[in-house]
Amino acid sequence: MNIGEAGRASGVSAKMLRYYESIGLIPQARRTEAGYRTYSTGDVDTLRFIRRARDFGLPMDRVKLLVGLWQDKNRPSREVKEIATRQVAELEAKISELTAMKDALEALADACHGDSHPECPILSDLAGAAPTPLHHEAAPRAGQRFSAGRLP
Amino acid sequence: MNIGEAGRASGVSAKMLRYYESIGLIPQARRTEAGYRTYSTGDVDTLRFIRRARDFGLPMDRVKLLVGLWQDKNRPSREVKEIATRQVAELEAKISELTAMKDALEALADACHGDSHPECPILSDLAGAAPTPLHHEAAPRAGQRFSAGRLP
DNA sequence: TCTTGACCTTCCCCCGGTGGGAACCCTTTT
DNA sequence: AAAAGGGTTCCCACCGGGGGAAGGTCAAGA
Repeated sequence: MNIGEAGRASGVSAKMLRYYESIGLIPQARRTEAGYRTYSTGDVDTLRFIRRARDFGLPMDRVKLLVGLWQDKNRPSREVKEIATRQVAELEAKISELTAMKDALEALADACHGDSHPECPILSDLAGAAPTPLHHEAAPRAGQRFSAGRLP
Repeated sequence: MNIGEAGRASGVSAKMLRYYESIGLIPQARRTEAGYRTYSTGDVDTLRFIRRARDFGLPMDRVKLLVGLWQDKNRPSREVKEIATRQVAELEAKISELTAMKDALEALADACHGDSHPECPILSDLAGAAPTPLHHEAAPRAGQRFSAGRLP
């Protein structure tokens, strides 16, 4: 199998195949006399494994660990589970971060009339001021500032 | 105010200040005779606005739009609300994507003993096979494959 | 007055993953 | 024999920054 066929069979683009090889995620492919990379069905299995691991949002280094564990028939499942659990925790953290953003922004959007008038709590909030004190109303901040730090 | 002070006052690093200037998000700062950038308190307000907009996960181009609307005293709030609403929708999409990942991976991790034995449903699933057919059990796929495409 | 340290300037490289494309070589089909 | 459709390497771009080198500037203390 050449690189295009292996890519179609595994769901990994040829470009990424070469990249994965360059960063050492997969070993250097064997070559034909002309220099073409060749892949076995076993290689394709590995690539599909990688592809699916990436679908879980795992970064490259963790995927690399997993591939190593996968190929080690005597690995303790503890190590695998630990990687997965850490990933779940990170996904949860990211999710709650995004959710906080979404909720705050949604509250601001709901408070905005969205008509032809210029006053808008969204902009007022972003500017750090009370929402457009046009009529001397004491309006509370629409969205709680959800996090002090920048996104990671 | 020089760039360091403006950065501390706005929560934007000096590096990013130069970057924002280079991409045209903020206008070119005035300079002292020696070439130092100088910032007014108004500039700092704008930077803080930008910083907060970024906290909502808004990409640069949308932040730029918002800054423009903010500075236009006659903007219709409709335009602002539309940007916010779109951002909320994208955050929601991202959240459900991450949630699907998390749920699937969590289910696999729960099914994994996490002990010293090698059999592990996580790896079996990633390999696309039934989870380690050691005892000829017909075990279903632990995690639903949640999405066909790659992450955006 | 001179030195020192903190700051500023520009410039380039790095990250993660991925896509685009140029220039050139190889294989397969018409 | 030529053309199409692979392959190969190499470089560039994205986004939103961080790190750091080389050199200029400013303010405070000896």
